[in-house]
Amino acid sequence: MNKPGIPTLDDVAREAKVSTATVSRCLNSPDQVSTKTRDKILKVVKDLGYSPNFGAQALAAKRTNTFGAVVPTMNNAIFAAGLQAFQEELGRNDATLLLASSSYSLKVEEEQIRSLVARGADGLLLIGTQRSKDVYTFLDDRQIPYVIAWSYKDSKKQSCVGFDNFQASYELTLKAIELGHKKFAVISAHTSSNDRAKNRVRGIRKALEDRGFETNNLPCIECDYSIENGSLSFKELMGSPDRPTIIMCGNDVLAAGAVKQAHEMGLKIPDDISITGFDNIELATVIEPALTTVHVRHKRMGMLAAQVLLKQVDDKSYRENIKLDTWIVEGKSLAKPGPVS
Amino acid sequence: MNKPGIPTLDDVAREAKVSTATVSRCLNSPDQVSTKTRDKILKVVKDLGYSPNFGAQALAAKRTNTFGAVVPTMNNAIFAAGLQAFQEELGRNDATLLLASSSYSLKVEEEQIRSLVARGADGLLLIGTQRSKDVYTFLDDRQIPYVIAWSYKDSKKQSCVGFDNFQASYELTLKAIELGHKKFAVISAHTSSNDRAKNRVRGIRKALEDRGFETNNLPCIECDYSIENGSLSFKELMGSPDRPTIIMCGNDVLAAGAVKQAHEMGLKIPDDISITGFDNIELATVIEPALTTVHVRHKRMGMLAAQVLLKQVDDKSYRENIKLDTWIVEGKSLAKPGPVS
DNA sequence: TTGTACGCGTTATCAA
DNA sequence: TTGATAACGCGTACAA
Repeated sequence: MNKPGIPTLDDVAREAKVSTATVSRCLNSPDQVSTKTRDKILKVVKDLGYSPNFGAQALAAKRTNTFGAVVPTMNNAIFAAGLQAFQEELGRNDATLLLASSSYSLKVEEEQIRSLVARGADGLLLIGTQRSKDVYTFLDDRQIPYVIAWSYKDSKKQSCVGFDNFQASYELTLKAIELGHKKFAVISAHTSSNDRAKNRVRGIRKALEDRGFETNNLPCIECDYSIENGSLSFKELMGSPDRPTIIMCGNDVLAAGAVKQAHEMGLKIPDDISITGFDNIELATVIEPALTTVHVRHKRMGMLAAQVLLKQVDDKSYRENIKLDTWIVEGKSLAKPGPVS
Repeated sequence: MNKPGIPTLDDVAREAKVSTATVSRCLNSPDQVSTKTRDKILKVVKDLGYSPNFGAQALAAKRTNTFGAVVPTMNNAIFAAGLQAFQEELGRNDATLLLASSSYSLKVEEEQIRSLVARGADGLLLIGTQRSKDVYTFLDDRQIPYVIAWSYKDSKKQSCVGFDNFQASYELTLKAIELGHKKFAVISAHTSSNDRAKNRVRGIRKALEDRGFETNNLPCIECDYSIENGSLSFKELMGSPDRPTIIMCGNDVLAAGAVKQAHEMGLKIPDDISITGFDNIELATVIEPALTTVHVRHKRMGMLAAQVLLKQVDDKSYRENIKLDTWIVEGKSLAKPGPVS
């Protein structure tokens, strides 16, 4: 009668008539083992259906081959594509993804980060730059590699793979100004805990100021991310006596809500009101009219983030800052302001 | 000079002048420790910033408090809401989520499942029922609890939290028939590796047959999940000499693509063509006209799945089958067929 | 209520 | 190239 239960390294060693050390070597650095014994061992491994015990491996090797990511939400498509690419690239390197979401709360994010580290994450993917100093020192103290994504930041001390939210937003705004828009309004995600949102709004303001606009009383509504909130904010902005001719939204989800509400109010886009988005998620192509928005290379970002992170695990001092390009995707939602505004 | 590096149970024990066993007990079953020593220990734990080593804990306790999930894709919103709820419920129980995606490939899914188990997942969330017997015996052999979600199945041996794809689809089809539609067509995800898609198509066929329709030559295109494919399939179906008056889509993503294509072809919905979806993701509410679709309680499903899974970890023999209700959400995309069809 | 001591399944060091 | 053997950090009988 054979041993019941899950086979261990010992079982393999016994069966193959070698020491556990040899089996371990055979699995981890095959070239240090003679072809003959290697074949023998691998056969036994296969026969027994052996796979290493995760806890033991983690304990002995001090690595888990798991990487953590804390995203603000999984609930909309903004992070899905990037995250999927991140996970796939990890998979190609025999690593897996520990995923947590913070609901856009810095406090929750910090807890999640600590939890992921406690769970033995070899490294972390973080979204954006905005978080307490404590978090960074916590990670640095423990020498946990991390990569910041979705934001770009020039830094020798931190790796990032992102794009210039400010610049992209700036350029989109310039385009709107050049089309002749004079009355702007903004719907944004909350900017206090979200540097992407903050920089997108900054980009809008800066462009307006550079072109001689007064921005002190720029109508700007901040809300949680949702189609519903986009609709509500749109309604509020359009209810003002001094209606804007264009509403720039911090992302496509809010823009979709705005477009929906415009339809319900019987407003024509772009004749009565222009609307812009940001992110170019699938949603942007489906709504009618298609959104003018900023394309972000989410998949590429996710993949590169994984690569940088993996490099940092091998070489703790490795750092890389990657700025991805973005570009404006022209839909029909942005055009010259109508004659009557 | 203090010890550098990460504090261990030993460090805490030494500092608190107790044995490691007491510290361990204090953390895992606090009531077995006197209030006095407990307070003392907890203070030291806090001061030192101790948190248990994951590998060691897993090795000794044979649990990891991590749960795996293999979803077909993270790339669209179908699984996002459910997964988020699943993760949140895990979080409330101090567990975390190991996430993998299979790209709708059974082979990849099997690899992912093995990988998650090898990584010490205490339990798994699986989507749908369709997979090799080997996978189930693999899990059963190792006594790994799992819950099947998104599909419902009456079974004493497996837990599931899902809904009746067949029935929901059946009812939606009846509704279309009652409105007077005679010429049906279907766009579905690939049914060979996807029981949800399969049952949704079955529901359509059954309803048609029950109402005396001939379904042998029901136009039915299967494709990967994407807006793009929805558009292409729609184009193909509408290019037929014998145009349908209604196209039922296996999910909202495909339906969104169909709607988009209809606009591009200058077809009016629902006058020229009715379109239905399935899932009621946010997308469904944004497109114009709003989709008639089937609402699925994704969040509730994710939460309940986590609860069932956690129960199964405590009691390996626990099983539960939960069928969630679904209902039709009426948009404007489904109506009586136009006079000219 | 607390402490002692061993086992969990690997990896890694050192000799052979 | 291989084999003994000592960590790794924690849980838990068992004993006190």
